[in-house]
Amino acid sequence: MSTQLKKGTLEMCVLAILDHADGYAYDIVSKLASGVEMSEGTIYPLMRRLQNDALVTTYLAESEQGPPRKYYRLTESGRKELAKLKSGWWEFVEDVNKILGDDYE
Amino acid sequence: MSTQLKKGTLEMCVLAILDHADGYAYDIVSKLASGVEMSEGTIYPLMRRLQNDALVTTYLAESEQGPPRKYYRLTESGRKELAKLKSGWWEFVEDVNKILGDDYE
DNA sequence: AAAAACTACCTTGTAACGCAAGGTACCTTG
DNA sequence: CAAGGTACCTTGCGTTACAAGGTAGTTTTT
Repeated sequence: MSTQLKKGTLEMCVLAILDHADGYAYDIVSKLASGVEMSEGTIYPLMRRLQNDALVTTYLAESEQGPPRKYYRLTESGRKELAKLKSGWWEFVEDVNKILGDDYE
Repeated sequence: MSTQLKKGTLEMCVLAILDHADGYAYDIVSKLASGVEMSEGTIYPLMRRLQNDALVTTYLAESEQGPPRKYYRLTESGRKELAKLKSGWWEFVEDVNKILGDDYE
């Protein structure tokens, strides 16, 4: 799976997952694993970026097994940003497909 | 238009354009312009990469106006690579859309 | 009980790629 | 002759993903 293709989409994917339910980094990686893979070295910097941009807030929660988890929750800005990213994504896909020709199935 | 989203797709787009007809860099940029934009600072290194990977060959041709043009032609490897990139792209788009949810239109 | 494996957090350095800004040279048009 | 278009190119920068590594607690295996 191409590393390059993922650029820019991982942030959107993470936001989309958090849009359904709060989550913690380690779990998000495994949720993405089927389909769009992502390594741990990628997600932690990404989550900090989202937090710096105020797209998510965090809270700690104990776990029954293993260390405590740092949960992330989408903010209102995060939801808006997700909507923007999605429509930008769909537009982009269409533009690329136009260039690739009409033979895409 | 997001810089990051383009990563990896521009190479594919250029190959797709050359699949229809030979072309020169300056012209490819303008052909892409409607839709997926690309700057000159991007295409020249990219074309050299394609050449190094033997996906294209080049030849010079005079132009009626302006300096001579360096045309690029797809090789057989280039055509195969394009096919691979395309199917990888479609697969990737599907995977991302799955994560985004079923509400894509 | 010791060793291995899993959960869950994190950091550092590297590589790829696209872009802005610049530069060269030729040719046409005002 | 100056301005702008064609067409080539380079350098340095910023962003992002990844591999590799590190910490610490818990569970499972031997």
